[in-house]
Amino acid sequence: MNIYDIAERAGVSIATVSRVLNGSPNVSTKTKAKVLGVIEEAGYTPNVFARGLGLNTMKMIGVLCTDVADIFYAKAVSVIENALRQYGYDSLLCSTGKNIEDKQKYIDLLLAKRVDALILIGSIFKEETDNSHIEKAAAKVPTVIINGLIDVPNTYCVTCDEYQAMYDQVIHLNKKGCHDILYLYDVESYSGLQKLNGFKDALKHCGFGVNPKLIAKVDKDMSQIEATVIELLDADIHFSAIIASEDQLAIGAMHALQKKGLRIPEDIPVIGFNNSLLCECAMPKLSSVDNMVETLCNTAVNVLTDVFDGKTVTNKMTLSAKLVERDTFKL
Amino acid sequence: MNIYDIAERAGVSIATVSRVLNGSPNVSTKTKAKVLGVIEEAGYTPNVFARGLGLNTMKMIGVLCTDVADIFYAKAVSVIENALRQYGYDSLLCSTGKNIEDKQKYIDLLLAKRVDALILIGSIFKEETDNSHIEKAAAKVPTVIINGLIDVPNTYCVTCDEYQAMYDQVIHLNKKGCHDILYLYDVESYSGLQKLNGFKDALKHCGFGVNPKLIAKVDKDMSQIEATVIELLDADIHFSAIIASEDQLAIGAMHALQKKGLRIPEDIPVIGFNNSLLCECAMPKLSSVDNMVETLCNTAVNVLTDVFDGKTVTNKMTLSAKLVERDTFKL
DNA sequence: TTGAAAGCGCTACCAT
DNA sequence: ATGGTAGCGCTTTCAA
Repeated sequence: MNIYDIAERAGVSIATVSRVLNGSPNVSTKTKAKVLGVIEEAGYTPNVFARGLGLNTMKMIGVLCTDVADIFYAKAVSVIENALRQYGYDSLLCSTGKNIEDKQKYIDLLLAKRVDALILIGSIFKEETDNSHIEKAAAKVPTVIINGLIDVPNTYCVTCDEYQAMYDQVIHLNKKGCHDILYLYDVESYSGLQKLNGFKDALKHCGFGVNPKLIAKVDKDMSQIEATVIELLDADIHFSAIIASEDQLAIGAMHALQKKGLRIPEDIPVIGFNNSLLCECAMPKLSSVDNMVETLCNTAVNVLTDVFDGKTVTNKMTLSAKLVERDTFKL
Repeated sequence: MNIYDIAERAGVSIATVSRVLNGSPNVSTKTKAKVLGVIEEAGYTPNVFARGLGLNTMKMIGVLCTDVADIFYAKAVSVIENALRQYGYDSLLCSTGKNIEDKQKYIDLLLAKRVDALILIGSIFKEETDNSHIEKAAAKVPTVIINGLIDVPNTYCVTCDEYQAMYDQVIHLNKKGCHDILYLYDVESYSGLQKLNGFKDALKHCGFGVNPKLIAKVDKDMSQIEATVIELLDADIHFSAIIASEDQLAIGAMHALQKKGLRIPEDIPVIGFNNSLLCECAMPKLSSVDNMVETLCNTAVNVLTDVFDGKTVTNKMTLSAKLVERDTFKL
């Protein structure tokens, strides 16, 4: 069933059918109704490939992250996919893993599928050289980066000010008398580095040195996190609070504290990051910095549609985060 | 840059370029090298729309679930997307929400995009009439359903035997002397119903009646779950164990127990379901039934590729689940 | 308001 | 082994 069949049945030309299909005003109400009737009756759906061939778009956006199984990315993907759909775009999903070559490969794959744009969620890039895959992508289609900052044409960055957020939490803890803060993190993504720097700078600002022993890089693995913290405790390395760059790390740390009979927050307050479902699952419930995934992602999609609409758009937008107080730390 | 440009630059016909592109054996090594060189140099990528138009496929699979933000679906989507990519297929993601009309709408949307197949993860359908959207879909493309069972042509169901798994847990608890078991669940999906029935049947098998007060339907909301369990406790409705159809519900219940000063598992053992990340986050760590998402999803993709390859495939496959023992319950 | 026809860039069949 | 060419089903311009 194609446009020719419809045209024939409706007794008009394919041009007219096409006009009806695309809502052109230059069709008489009568023919329009007639054509619509035939379409309905035949259960006809235009062939998107043919349309794509002519228009050079299939209204699809490539959405990339390291792994959708991750609770944070999952939420982001969910919001993005929904927002895009409102604008009539579908999401071509791609979990790239952390390997940079794979990322490049998958970006190429999506570009080969002729997506209209790319949305990268939390792309990892420590060094400038790592960003070539983004430059290549942006050379072909508008590319928006969520929680990443890069200065490349045709690239739009929507970030959360995690540096400031982390900075603020250290200040808060300091005011409560916590000077020795254990910092837990896992990845050195843009976002990861922002947080780490926020932590360090705040300490300096408070006049305290940065104790490297109190900055622990861990894998996102519960038992490993627990082990790491217990090791520190056993080694009598003193700290009076914990901040983690991710809720999961914070919870791992909480387990360690609890095993050692330390009370949270009385003995050691704990602050997580991302304000994920895990916060509510922890016991006591985890206070966490909300980095605004939802707003971030909706903004990203808005930016993109603005770009499509030819509007002038800022290349960089930053939202501020805020602490959600629960039981492990209160202001 | 199209196939004509390449042909011209390489001094061959477009037919030859096409052959090279599609790995036809009927090309001399020499011309092949020449063409490949030109392609490489020009950075040419075939237009998938044109190809799709001729072949009537763009190697895309529609992947649907109620919401990717859900930790279980996120994992499933992740596995599926990866598996599909191995076979050269991309995933067109769609979070449908629970509304049946929306599902139908989104399925139509994906079908309009001419996806090669549909994978539905945990589609909800209580009554037979609710399945029309699946029938319609299967009439057009092969449809595989993960954790759902339906008898429709061109439909392939891959399920986990959650009925049996739930049944078994009740038996286990009974052997430990727990006869009054509180059952917590949230949705009445196929999967949800399987579990509920497994629970009820096991109780009957043990010679105990099903106490409706000990079967609580709750929202997936921590405070609501806590409140529900605390209410039961306060009303002196006795139970000596808890089983939940989802880890999150189990954790909510644990919070309630802990608030009431009950020890887990000494006073009340707790068993969750899905063996998600949440299990490790709980304190004590949650024993949970692993419903094999990974295997389930990989199997689903295998089934699909077998269908594509014209192999004869079973319409129904069932995997068995197994309890992962942690701290809240041990055999 | 409507129709005719020229692409869009590929694949595959038929020749050679 | 290679080339010519007819579709694939649509959009869009140009004429009427």
